[in-house]
Amino acid sequence: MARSPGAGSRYESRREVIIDRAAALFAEKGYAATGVTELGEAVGLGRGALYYYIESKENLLVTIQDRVLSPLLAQSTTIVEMTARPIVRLALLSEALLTIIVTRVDHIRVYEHDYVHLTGDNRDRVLDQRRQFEALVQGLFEEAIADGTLRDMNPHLAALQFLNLHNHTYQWARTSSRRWSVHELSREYCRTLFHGMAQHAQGRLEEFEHETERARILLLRVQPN
Amino acid sequence: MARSPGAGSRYESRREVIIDRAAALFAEKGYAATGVTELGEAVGLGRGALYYYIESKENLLVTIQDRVLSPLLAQSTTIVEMTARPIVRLALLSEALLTIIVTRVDHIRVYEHDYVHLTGDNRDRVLDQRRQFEALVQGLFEEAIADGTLRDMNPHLAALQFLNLHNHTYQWARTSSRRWSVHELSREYCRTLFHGMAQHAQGRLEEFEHETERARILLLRVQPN
Amino acid sequence: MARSPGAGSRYESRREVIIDRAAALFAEKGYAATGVTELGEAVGLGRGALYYYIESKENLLVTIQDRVLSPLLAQSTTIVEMTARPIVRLALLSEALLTIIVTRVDHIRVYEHDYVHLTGDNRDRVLDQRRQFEALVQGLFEEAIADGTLRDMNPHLAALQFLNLHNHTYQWARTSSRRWSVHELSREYCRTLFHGMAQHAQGRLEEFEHETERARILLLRVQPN
Amino acid sequence: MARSPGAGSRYESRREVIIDRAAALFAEKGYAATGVTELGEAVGLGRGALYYYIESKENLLVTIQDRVLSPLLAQSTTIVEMTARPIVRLALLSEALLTIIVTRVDHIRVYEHDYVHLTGDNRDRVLDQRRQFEALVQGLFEEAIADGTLRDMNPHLAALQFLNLHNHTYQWARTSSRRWSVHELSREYCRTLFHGMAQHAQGRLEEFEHETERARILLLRVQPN
DNA sequence: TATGAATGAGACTTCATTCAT
DNA sequence: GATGAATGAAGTCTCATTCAT
Repeated sequence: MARSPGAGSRYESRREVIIDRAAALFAEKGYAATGVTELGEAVGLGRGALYYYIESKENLLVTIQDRVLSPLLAQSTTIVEMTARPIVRLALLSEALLTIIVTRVDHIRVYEHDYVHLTGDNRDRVLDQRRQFEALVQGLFEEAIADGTLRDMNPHLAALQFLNLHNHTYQWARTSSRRWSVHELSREYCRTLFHGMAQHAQGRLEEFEHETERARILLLRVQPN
Repeated sequence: MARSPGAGSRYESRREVIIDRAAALFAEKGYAATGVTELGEAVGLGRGALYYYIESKENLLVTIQDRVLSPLLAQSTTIVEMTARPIVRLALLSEALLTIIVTRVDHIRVYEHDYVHLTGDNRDRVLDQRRQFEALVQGLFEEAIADGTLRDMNPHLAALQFLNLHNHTYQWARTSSRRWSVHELSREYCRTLFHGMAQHAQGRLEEFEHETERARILLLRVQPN
Repeated sequence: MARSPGAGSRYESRREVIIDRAAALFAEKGYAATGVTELGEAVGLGRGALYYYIESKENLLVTIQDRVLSPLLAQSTTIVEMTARPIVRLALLSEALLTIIVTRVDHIRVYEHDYVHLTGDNRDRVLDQRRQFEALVQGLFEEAIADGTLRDMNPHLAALQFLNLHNHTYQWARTSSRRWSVHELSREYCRTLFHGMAQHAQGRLEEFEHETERARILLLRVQPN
Repeated sequence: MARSPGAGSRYESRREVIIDRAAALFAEKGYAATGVTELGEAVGLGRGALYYYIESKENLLVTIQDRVLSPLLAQSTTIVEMTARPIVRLALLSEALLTIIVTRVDHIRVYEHDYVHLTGDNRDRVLDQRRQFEALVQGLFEEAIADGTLRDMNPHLAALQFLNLHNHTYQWARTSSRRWSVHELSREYCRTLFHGMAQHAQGRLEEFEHETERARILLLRVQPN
């Protein structure tokens, strides 16, 4: 019944291992479909013993979310407060985010999929932190638009694109044929985003939206729905 | 084991309603965490009656996946075979994809999260179709790079960015403060992607990567991890 | 809602087919494990239509039992009332019984296994008829012992041996490598029973029971349990 | 998934009790018609707790079959390898078989009726062991015929008679008015079988088969079918 | 005659969790 | 620190039967 002894003991390190394993299992089969017995077997512990280390199954989920959100928020805050110009800070933030995503794909998958299983305060707190992070990103886009680096566009939509591009990486980061380094990915993403959102007057792309308009009409004839 | 009656009867329409409701519930709580009793209550049917319409719970999941994949593949194939230049076809494909995503957010959420719960042949077939679609996208990027519209880059990574940007939309499409039209979203995404991936000789962005390099070093002093 | 029309109609012949099929299914999978839907499919009828022909699932079981018991009792009674000497009547009875067993293995299997699923009056009536038949058999053995054809032995045990030998035939009658004719089987069974139960003054078997006694003691040393 | 603890603990003894009770219930109502809830109530355990002891319902069935087959095969093998003459070994085998039948009537009933509910490998294995046992019996009959103790007859049919006579005992062993000892039964069965199958030239039975022939013709006049 | 639709109980099984030992 | 035993609710699915059409 007694809880953990002082920090530094073996309790904490055992607990870490259990949470790692839980993240892996939850990522693979989903939180709801992963049994606590299964987790016990995966770490070589009976159910009783397992509960000595974990408060509850939901508590595991909370911890996994925290492991994503708390370093993310800490680093983001530091970065946002730097003096570099906005898109530079966005680039740093991109790397920080991708580092977490790529090094902890399991955690991110759980983070993206299973927050719906949080209940009560846990849910509120996690959702609030998510929004905090998104607000930081959006803030930097507002600055980048304000200083003229990026063209005049809806900063919310800009932030959403940033987040889409980064967050969805978890879906293939581990299974893709080629393994990309965080650095490569971040550079590519930032190039796409920032050049794509910069003031543009390009040659071969100029006509492209009108062409698309015409092609769409053609398409509608073939495929009415 | 009773099968469906002749087409056109009420069986099929009832079934559609049930699958719609199932998609909504699965999207909200996850496939594994949604009970078949719950679904029965949601459509006003006892468990027995419900099973008259659904073969099994997994069969619902399969149907939902099919509802995403089969129009997607049909439309994509048509588009890819058009004669417009590659990025125009990509733009049309963007709209087709986003239309499905935005009009069937529930289905897409299930599609993105719960395919892991498919078993056996169902799983194989769905995963195969996913890869088919991704191959179509990548093929268009290869063409767009070959004809010089886009800069010389890894086409796989280009396709992944396209997919990230679009697919992750489901995460906020319904809850975002502002509701974006498919057309708006598609135009923005395509602008970002195609301009971002075009040959570039930018003004204010020229120095940006070096600046980021220097900022990163600074950051490492503050935040060593 | 209306019940069957006059005899001779197609109702009765359809019903017969259904009961035949039911006997086959019950024999194969057991009464309890056979679904009424399954039976419907086997005869090409929906559940609703099926219930037009059968009162209930239990009613099928009752009918199958009757199909065994009522010809058996009718024939047995006729045979018992004949004037031939007892073992001759037993031999005739053996053939009658084996005929039913071999030509209706399915029915017999159901008869032997599934009478336990009868309820209330149905159960009582069937069990009563079983006992009637057994009493007839035992009566003939009593006569055969009384007239000195068979040695002085417990007639109940004699009847039980008769019944064991015959009734258990259903377990292999259909799957045995060689298919035996009713006549062959009956002759062999009767030879074994009647010679085995006759007055005996055997040569090589004289010592056999003592030898067995000695061997049993030996065996107990090797295999104490 | 929790497995058994170290041998000797109370887990195994509890499990034994549960299987005993299951055998009793299956024998009474049939495997398919016996609910696991019912079994739980019979042993005073909730469904959850019950499943701590049993892997599955089918596993109970397998265990019951094993409890019959594994001692039977072990003992049979020992007996067959003895040096006594064939019918003596058959007599010993008769006693061994009847001991199992009479002391575990429930198990035997389940063994005889419900092996059809086994699936996959379980089914194959059990059927194979049945055939092994039958082959042992048949082998002894072949020997007994070869050494002239029994008359020249089909050894397969001889073995089937042996098995019919013994195996069907379960149907009345518990309900018969008089309770027979294993020894009595075995002696009677063996007398019947071995004398019945011996070389014979008996007095009063000599004419019996011809008489039967004549009586059958008579019967056919009265009862044409 | 036959179908389609529904019911509600009950089938087997797994779940997260607790607690005495 | 850890186990073994138990709970009870809930999981997915099948059942025999009915009845309006």
